Amino acid sequence: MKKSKADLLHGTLDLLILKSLAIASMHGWAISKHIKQVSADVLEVNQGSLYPGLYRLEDRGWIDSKWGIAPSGRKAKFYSLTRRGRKQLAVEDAYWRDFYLAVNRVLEIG
Amino acid sequence: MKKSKADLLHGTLDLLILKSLAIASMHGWAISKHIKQVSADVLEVNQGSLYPGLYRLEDRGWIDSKWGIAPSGRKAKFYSLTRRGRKQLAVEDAYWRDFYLAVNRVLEIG
DNA sequence: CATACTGATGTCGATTGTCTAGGTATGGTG
DNA sequence: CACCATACCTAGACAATCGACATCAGTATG
Repeated sequence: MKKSKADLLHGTLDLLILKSLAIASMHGWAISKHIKQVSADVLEVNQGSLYPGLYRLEDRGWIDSKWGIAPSGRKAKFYSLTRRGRKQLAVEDAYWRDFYLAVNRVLEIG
Repeated sequence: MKKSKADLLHGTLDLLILKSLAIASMHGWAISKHIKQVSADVLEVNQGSLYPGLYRLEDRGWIDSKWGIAPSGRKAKFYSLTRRGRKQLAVEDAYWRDFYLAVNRVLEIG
């Protein structure tokens, strides 16, 4: 796999995770399902990116975690946004909007 | 610089360069000026990314280069799209559109 | 009751692209 | 002549993602 949509994910994964958790607290697996589903299968977060990403966000104090039981009956780690995470989401959301609109100007999409 | 729009550039630089060269052949410095100007200063490609990027694209056969004289009177290396580069631009343009729309769906923009 | 599938978490090494921070050279301007 | 803007280039560091794999727990299947 030399070149794909996946390469573009760089830098937006945090934003996508934060946004997902702003809608509802979820465990990791559910976050990736949610992103895949809402994006109509365009965005697929693989596990080697997801879990490291979650630890990164937790380290930075943007999300919290606690163990619980998933609807499936299995144990799962539930994540939720912290107050700082909510702020960060707003910041990254604003960056993203600036960014994609700028790229679109270069591409003359509009 | 901990977190900024720059992180988002990942994966889109090639696309931006290809698109710039689709408009007109340019030397490297002019490409970065063009991107900065058209994006209203949102996208700034620094030289440590630009030149390696250009070599990458040339290696892959998507752009050609030849030395010439810039409008300023200084020598400069002029790049232009190859046929394969034009194809690649179409591919990456399509990826980008899928991608940014997908992200926006997750963010509920639109 | 063995098998297999799915849900769910996790780790590892490699890849890759960008960044910072330098450096060289040249032409135009004060 | 000093300085600035233009223009090219490189090296090393770094961070995020990727692919591949490993593990374990429920649930359904034969």
